[in-house]
Amino acid sequence: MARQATGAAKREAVAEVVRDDKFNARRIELAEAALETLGELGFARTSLREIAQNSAFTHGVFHYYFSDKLDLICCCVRHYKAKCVTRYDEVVATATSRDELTEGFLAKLAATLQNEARMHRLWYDLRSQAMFEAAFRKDVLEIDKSLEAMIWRIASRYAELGNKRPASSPAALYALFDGLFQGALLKHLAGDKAAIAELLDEVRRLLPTVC
Amino acid sequence: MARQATGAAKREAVAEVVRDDKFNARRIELAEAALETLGELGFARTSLREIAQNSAFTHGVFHYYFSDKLDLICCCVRHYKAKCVTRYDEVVATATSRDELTEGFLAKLAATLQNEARMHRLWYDLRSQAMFEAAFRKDVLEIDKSLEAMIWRIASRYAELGNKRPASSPAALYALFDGLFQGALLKHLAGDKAAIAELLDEVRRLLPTVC
DNA sequence: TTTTTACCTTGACAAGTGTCAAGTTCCGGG
DNA sequence: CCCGGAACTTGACACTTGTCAAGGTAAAAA
Repeated sequence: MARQATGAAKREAVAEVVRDDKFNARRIELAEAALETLGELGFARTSLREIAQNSAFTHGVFHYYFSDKLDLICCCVRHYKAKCVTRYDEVVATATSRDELTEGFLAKLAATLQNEARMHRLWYDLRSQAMFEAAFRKDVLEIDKSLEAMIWRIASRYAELGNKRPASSPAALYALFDGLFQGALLKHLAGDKAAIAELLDEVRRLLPTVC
Repeated sequence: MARQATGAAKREAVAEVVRDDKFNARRIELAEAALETLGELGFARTSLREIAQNSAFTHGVFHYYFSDKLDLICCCVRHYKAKCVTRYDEVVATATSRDELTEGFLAKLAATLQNEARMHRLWYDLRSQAMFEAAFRKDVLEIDKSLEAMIWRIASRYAELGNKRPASSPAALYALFDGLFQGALLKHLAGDKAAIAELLDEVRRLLPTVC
């Protein structure tokens, strides 16, 4: 009888975990769909209904899976992060010379600026929103840290390949690259065809001087 | 008769100029009032009615002086710019040594971060909005250029006072300082008491290495 | 004084918003 | 097979939004 009870309890617990996994998987599905519209319209102009219309879901589902709009957006941001911070890891891991690392880094940089401009502008939008909306701050600060670490990994490896050490702090390096990227993104979105090339030139020139 | 006609025409022209001046003065008054609310709530959550309620005006006046919401916001941004880009001019003009320039610059930096945080976050908000809303781009890009020039004036003078030349491009320098400022602003708004001090330290350390 | 004009107020409208409760469908366990 | 609950849809709610037209007021022009 005790065994039966434990068995039943265990089965119930397992079932709950499975349900939770399904629940979370669905949340991510919905977040991914929401990211499409958010990237298109930005935080200010995106409504739950618009998100739903641009997806295979009805607007009610979003309320079923998220307690409110902020909850949804936060989930989107967190999901976005996971994809983002590993972008250059492979390049860092496989490059065997400074040139190789430089070219690999620049290639990825140009590609993501070209192909994922909408996701990047959404990130800058949300980071700005975090200055107004306290609910965003924790997630945004965490992502910012991860991005800083990502840049630091690249710079460290680059320095290492030249038997040097990075010349600035992680914060300054991140500020520099993030600032350049943000500027290039805005110019690129404004139709400036040379924006990406200029960013690459600038970074190529800068790398040897900061590491 | 001809004289009379010219006289009348002249008077009319003068009257029109006066009217235009009054009109523009009123627009700026309204824009200034709007900036209060925009700085408080951000672009996304600010409505014309809310702007009106937090001011001495009724919501109809805004529609009388601005063709639509974007027109109002653009006017706000342009007005904001004029105030912003001259912040460090006096320090640059009067400093007679590197130390003097550094301390003057850092003092202004700390003060504006402390006292005008709401205006600064609004700027970052609007710059992000420009990535979505084409109507903002022209003004935003222009302000960005002015800010870059502002930083460049500081760096040039700093280098000059040490008989050196700036070690990076205007774009890279602006990206660096803007990135650091943005990060410090976010941390400051998130309640990080050390954010401002850390920014000052970082800039103090950085200045001699980039100029 | 009368009339016109600029300036501003008020109230209304339609469209859109987040939220949620009431239903419907569907599937797994009994 | 059936039934209970999870998953989802639908429609409605209270509210806010940008926009604008109709009206009023006071100062300037005639």
